[in-house]
Amino acid sequence: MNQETKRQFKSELFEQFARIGKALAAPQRLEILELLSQEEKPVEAVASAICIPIANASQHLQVLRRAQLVSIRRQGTHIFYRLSDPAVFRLWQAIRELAEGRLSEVERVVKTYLTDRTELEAIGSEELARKLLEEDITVLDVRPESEYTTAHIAGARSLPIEELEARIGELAPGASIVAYCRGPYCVFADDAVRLLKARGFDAKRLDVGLPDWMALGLPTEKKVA
Amino acid sequence: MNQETKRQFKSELFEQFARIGKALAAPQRLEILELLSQEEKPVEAVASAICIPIANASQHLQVLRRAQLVSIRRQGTHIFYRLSDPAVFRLWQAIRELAEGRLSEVERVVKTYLTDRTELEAIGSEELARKLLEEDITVLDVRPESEYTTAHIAGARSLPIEELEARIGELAPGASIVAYCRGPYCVFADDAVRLLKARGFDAKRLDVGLPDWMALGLPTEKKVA
DNA sequence: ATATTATTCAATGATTTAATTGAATACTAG
DNA sequence: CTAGTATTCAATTAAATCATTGAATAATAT
Repeated sequence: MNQETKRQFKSELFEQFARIGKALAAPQRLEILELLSQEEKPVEAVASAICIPIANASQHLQVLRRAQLVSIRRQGTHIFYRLSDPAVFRLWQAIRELAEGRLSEVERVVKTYLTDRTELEAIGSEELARKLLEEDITVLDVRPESEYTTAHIAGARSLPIEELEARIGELAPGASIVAYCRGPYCVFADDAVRLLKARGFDAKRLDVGLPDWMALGLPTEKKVA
Repeated sequence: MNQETKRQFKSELFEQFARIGKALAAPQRLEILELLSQEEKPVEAVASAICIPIANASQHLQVLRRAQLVSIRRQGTHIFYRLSDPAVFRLWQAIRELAEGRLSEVERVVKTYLTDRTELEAIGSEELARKLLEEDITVLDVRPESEYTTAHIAGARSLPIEELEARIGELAPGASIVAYCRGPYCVFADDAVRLLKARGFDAKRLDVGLPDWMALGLPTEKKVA
C-alpha cells in the first residue's frame, strides 16, 4: 500500500471513529445517555427530563442513533429509545470519570451547587455489597418506580423521592438506610438522605448510581422485590 | 434545591463533560490520541504523521489540551505532547471498540483497504503472552525505534518496518515470528508479516498494538532488550 | 374515515468549529 | 545580540452544527 492510499485508509477509518466522538460532543446528548442508562424512554420523556423541546430531543436522539449509540423500539404511537449496548454506558462512564478526575471545573460546579454534600455520608459499591451480606441494611431505590422495575439492587425497595415524605412511615424506625439513585451527580439520593436524617434515621447515600453498580457485576433484580 | 437550580446545575455539569466529548469529535484528534498512545511527540511529528499543516496540528493539540486529554513538556525549542493519563488511552480504546462492533462502515473500510488481511494469521494478546512462556517465539516490534525505546513487549526486539527488508538477514532462518505495531489498524505489522512470509518465515501479527497490550497489564520493558 | 397523540421532517437563522495564511513569539546556538 | 527553528497566535473564510418553528407522518382510538 503506498503512502497516499494509506492516508486515505486512515482518513476514512478515523472519520468513522469520529462519528462516535461527534455524538458525544453535546451536553444534552451526554445527559440523554445518562438518562437512558436507567431504562428505555420515549422521546417525550427524554425531552421533559432534560428540559428541551421535543423536536430538539428527537434530533439529538437521531444523532445518537446514527452513531449507533442508541436503538429504538416502537410500541403503539410511542418510540422507545435505549442504549444499544452496555458498552455505551461504560463509554459515558469513562468520560464522566475522566472529567471528574481532570477537570477542576467539575469539582467547582459540584461544590457550588451541592454545598452540603460533604455532610451526607457516602458509601462505595463494593463496601455496600460486602455489608449487605452481614448487616441488616435497608437499601432504598429513590428513582421513579418504572426505573426500579426495570432493574434495581438485589433486595432494594422502591421509594421514589417524590413520595418519600408521604410514605416515610413505612420505614422501620431507627433502620440503617442506604439510598441510591441514577448516578453520582443525581441529587435524588442526596435529598432522600437529608430528609431521612432529619427524621432520625441512620442514612447514607451510595456514591454511584444503579448503572455503575450493574457495570461492576454486582447483584441486581428485575422485578419488584 | 428547586427545579430551576437543579437544571442549572445539570447544565453546567454536563457542559463540562461535553468538553471531553467535543475534543473527541474530530477524526484528526482521535488520530492524534492514537499516535500519542505510543509515545510523546513534538507538534511537527504529529503533523507529519497525520498529514496536516503544523499550525493545524497545533490547534488540534490545543483543543485536546484544553480538555485536559493531553499535557505538554518543553524541551529546548520543542514542545512534547503526551496523553495526560492512561485513562485517555482507554477512552480512545472504548470508542474504537464500540465503532468496531457497531458501525458496519468500519468493517467495510477495513475490507476495502486491507484486502488480504484475512490471509495474514493473527494472534491475540493473551494467547501470545501464554505462548511466550512455553515456546521459542521471536516477537518483533516494527514501530519506529523511538517508540520501541519508550516501551515494548518484554523480550521483543526492534526492527522498524522501514529497515525490515534490509535487515531481514538478522533473523534466524525458520524462526517463529510474531510482529506487532501501534494498533489493530496500523499496517506496519501487516506489511512485516507479508514480507516475512514471502521470505519463508513462520510469521503472524499480534491483533492489537502495544498500548492495548499494556492496558491489559501484560509485561513490558522500557529499555533496549 | 376522522381525530388524536407521538414523533419526525424541512427550512431558517444563529453559533460554533475548521482550515488557511502570514505574522508573532520563544527558545537555542553561535 | 543575531539567526534559525519550533510553535503559537490572529484574522479570514468556509463548513458544520444547533435551536426553533411549523408542517408532515404514523399509529391508534373512536
